[in-house]
Amino acid sequence: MAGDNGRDGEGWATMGEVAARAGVSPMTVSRVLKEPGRVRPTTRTRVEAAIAELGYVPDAAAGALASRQSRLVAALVSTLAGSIFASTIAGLGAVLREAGHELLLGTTEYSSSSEEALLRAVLGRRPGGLVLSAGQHTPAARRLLERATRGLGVPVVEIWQLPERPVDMAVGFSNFAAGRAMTAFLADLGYRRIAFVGVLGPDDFRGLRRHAGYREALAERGLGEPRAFGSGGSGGSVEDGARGLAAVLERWPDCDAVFCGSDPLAFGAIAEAARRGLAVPGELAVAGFGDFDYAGEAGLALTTVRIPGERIGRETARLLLERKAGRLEGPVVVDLGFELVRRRTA
Amino acid sequence: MAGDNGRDGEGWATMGEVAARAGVSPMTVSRVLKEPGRVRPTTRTRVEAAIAELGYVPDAAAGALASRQSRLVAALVSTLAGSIFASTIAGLGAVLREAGHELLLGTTEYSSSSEEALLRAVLGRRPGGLVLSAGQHTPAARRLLERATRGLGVPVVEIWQLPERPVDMAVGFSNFAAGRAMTAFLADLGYRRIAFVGVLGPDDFRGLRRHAGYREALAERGLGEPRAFGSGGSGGSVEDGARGLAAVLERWPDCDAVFCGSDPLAFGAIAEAARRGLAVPGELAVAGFGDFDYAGEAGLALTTVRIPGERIGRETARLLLERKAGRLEGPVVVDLGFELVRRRTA
DNA sequence: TTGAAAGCGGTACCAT
DNA sequence: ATGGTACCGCTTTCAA
Repeated sequence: MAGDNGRDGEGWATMGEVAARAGVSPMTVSRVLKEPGRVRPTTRTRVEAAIAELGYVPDAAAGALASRQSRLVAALVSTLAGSIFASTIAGLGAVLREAGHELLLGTTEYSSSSEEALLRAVLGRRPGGLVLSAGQHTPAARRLLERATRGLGVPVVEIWQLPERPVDMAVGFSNFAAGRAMTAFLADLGYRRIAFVGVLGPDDFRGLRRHAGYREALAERGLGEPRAFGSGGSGGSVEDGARGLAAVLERWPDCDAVFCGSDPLAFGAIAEAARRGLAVPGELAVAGFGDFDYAGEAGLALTTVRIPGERIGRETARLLLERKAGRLEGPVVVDLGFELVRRRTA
Repeated sequence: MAGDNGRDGEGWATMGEVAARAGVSPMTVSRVLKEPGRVRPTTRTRVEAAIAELGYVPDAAAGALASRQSRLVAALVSTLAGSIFASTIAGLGAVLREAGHELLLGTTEYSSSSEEALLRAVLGRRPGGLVLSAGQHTPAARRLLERATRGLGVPVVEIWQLPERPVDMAVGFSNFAAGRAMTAFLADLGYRRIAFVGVLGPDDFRGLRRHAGYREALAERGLGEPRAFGSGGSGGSVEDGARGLAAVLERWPDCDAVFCGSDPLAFGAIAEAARRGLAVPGELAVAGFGDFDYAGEAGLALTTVRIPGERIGRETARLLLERKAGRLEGPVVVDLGFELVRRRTA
């Protein structure tokens, strides 16, 4: 097995070196890489041999500069924790990679000021597309985004929600509708004193929308005043759920159901109920949001809202690619919906 | 607040345009950005104004090409699912960003052939560092890596394990030692018929090592033949845990403890035990691995092995940065250890 | 303290 | 089917 190791020299081989070795011009090497069909087979074979022998790996920065195409897509998500966006990122990455794009990842940790800084850094890479999970942007960030998409034609996709005023495109579902649907569902099941436990910090836009949906459903059904407890900004953990239920029960001891803004919160609530000897769903029903792995029959058997996380990622990639190919005009908002999953906790 | 929107023209402003507007040469603009101290304050102010007015964002590809520094670090992890690597990636990203580097992310989904393809793609970006979670590399991938680190001086960090023969550096812990320690711990607690449920596919190197540790401990303590059940390649879900326990109990009905290769598996096992009316830990003890959020007292109260996931990320970033700064020589292997956490399931 | 010139490693475009 | 020649936008180096 000769070659393939590359030569021992310094640095990577350049296209010029490959060309010299194959006895052709750099342009021919470039063609072998991009449009092999346009090169005579015998020439192509020689060039491919030279590439293999030198272990040549083209420099993407140079290519990007010359072609004005970075083949990079940036994704800025609020967090990777809790596996909320993990499947979305996985789906996004898989589709993009097949199309020859790389994924530049940034996490804002639910702070919109760092979203802006990240955005600037990432924009310097001239990404061919931008994916954002954050619901709200600072004015400066918004300007940057508008500029990127209007002025430069960079496709932007906001995910996991349906913004009223999308920057460009959006793929997600209505958090408001989902919050309302689950609450109404609990009401249909006969629960009358339904509480809500969620993350109600100003930076978690989606949590706020779910909560709004909850209130809406309560009002529609005449179910009385909201009984909501919001954990702090970075909340959303199992422990927050346990604390949340405790707080709710202290204030409204007669609750017969709790709708939690996320499955981890629901888990905490269920554990806390068990600790208090409350039968679930007999004495207290619990519903979650997200349909995490452990919410299934084999685990919590949790009644929850299923979100098509990976599909959001794949659809986002598809949209990005379509628009870049010029096959898609104007604003696009794709509602992938959600699904109420009834299991055994409500 | 004039400007900041940038001009309406096509494309991004270039450094030359900023220079023209400020009445200086491009070099001065470049200096204002990289070494502000070397530019006279009055000049600097003019340049900064021009930058703001044009909404100038430097082109990183051009910078990378000219300076031969990409300011990009690539991380190739086997998966984002299950939040195993999520905190590591978050820690890595946070430290890198502060140092002005971006994160290029790729997921191999536990297939080493796609690791190789990804590696080639990513190497084209000439990353300043490489982070890998996969335990084993194909021969070609290994050659690529050796070349990158030896020939080109690209720091490579393998994480979440301590390879016997590291490509360059490593940050993690011994999966073997952790598997052995938990098994020995269960033995110390008095359990005698300890089973193991894990992912034993050939691509999950770390799972295999934990299993090996389990067998070692059994042998050391004279606890008889191993009672292990391995779910398929992509296993590791809560459902796999339930199935795993069922399979184990069918074959060895007298087990008094199960050590699961991950917390989700342990969750499934606990749920399955409940279904069968087995008291945990009274009739069956269960231990997990990972110390996920829901393993805590507020959730499962699971006896498990805690891994310093985020610290692995931060330490990895630190090493990368140190080595790039030339303050670190030779192979480095950092063992961040693990911690046995006893809670209420064993 | 500032600027001019020469690339970095590719690709677009136009010849041949 | 192949090659020549600019040039992408920035930094390095050296000079003023």
